Amino acid sequence: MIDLKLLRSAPGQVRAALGRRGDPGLTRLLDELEALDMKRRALTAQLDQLKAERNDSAKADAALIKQHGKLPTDVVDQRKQLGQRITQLESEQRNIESVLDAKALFVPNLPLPELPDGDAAHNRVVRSWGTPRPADPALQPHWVLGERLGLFDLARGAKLSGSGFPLFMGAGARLARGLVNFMLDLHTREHGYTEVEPPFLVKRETMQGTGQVPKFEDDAYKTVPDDLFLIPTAEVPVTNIHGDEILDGARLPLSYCAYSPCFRREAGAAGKDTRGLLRVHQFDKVELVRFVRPADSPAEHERLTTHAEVVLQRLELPYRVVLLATGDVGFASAKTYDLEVWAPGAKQWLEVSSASTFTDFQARRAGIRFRPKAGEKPEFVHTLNASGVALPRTIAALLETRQQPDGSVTIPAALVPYVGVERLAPPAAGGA
RNA sequence: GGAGAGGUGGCCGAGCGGUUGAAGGCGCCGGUCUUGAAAACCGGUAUGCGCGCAAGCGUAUCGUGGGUUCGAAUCCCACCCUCUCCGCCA
Repeated sequence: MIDLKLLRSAPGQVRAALGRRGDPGLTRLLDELEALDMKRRALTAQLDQLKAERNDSAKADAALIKQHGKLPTDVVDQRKQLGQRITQLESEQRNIESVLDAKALFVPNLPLPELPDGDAAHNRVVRSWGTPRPADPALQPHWVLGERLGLFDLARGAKLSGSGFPLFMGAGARLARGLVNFMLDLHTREHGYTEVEPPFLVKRETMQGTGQVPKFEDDAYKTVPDDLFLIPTAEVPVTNIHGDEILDGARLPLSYCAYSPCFRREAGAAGKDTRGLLRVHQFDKVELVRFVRPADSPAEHERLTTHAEVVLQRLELPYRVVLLATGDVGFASAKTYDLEVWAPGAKQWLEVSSASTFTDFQARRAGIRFRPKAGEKPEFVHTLNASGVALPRTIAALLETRQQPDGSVTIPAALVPYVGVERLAPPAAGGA
């Protein structure tokens, strides 16, 4: 949520920062907000004065009634008129505020200065780890490997729910479960996160807190009679855990990790990069969420990113860290690093994690504050999150990277205890 | 889903339609006392919005949203949530 006070005190600065996103419509939106804000304040001042009048006279009237038993009719008429005027202005105020609030929800976060300007072509690789497996025509893409090894059955998944709903079976299901447990164990034991299991369906208000709604409502699945949304990421319920709260500053930073399935309609994304597990409507993910003091958020963002990186390192998957440019960074984010793993079969980098700082944007929407010290005024926290990490593309990269000449796939050592085997081989017979 | 009870400040808990942002207690912060601490005593202790350099002033908020009234935490309506019992159920 944009800070209207900041827009008021530093309109040029806000415009310059938002201008870097390259959305020409934003300028007009800001103009509208400023006009509404001015109207609102004028009205509020007027209204407060009338209410003060009413309060004063109510006190005086109470004394009169005590004295004389009742209020003179001319006084009653006077008060009535005042009351009507207030009621009228209040409804005007409500209208302005509801329009103002509704529009403000469409203003994205201000990108931080260090982001490169421009569209996705200007994203910058800031570091990489491991050596991508060299090109080799013998390498198979994961959709071939997965079906051959009997790990998943995309055709049958589509039979159940339509395309984009993968069905994992046998060792594939075991692999998915093992990955989830591996990640949760890593983050809780080594990175100090508290594991949470959140609701997977949330209210509209919850989606709004993290920024998915109202602007991107069409990207989410929604249940019909209850107006509940299927979460597109555990970020949504987990960040909102502390919505409308004032946290004790001494408790910060707070670190939560959560497994959840994620549901995304991916409206408009059909056709491109959707083969196999590359883009699906339902997938598993372990998410990391942190609540930090504003002064700590840049360092915490870096740390958070490394927490996600460790997952890939333990899985021995070569990856690169990409700093998103102003035109590519998400609506609610002020700065994002994408983690991309190399998939030698599909021959592309796959985004498996997005590590973002939202500064006070989500905190403002959701009402997440902290008190720095006893007696001090509450401030908005900064919220951060990173996938740690998303499963399907990680599985894709894992299969493609670790495929052997004999058609089998080895399991990285860190994962062996979770999967129970060292190697995935084609099922002998039986099954289907 | 049905029946009943209830939602007041960080917590417990009072509250008559009229100086109630709200008694009292607990907790917390500061102080006095003490070698130190405890106890005791004194004082302070909500949030949003508007105006103001600030001190501060005004205003709103007693689950949420409407309404009645000169005036609502107190009355009316709707909704939400919690608890108890019944039904159903992993």
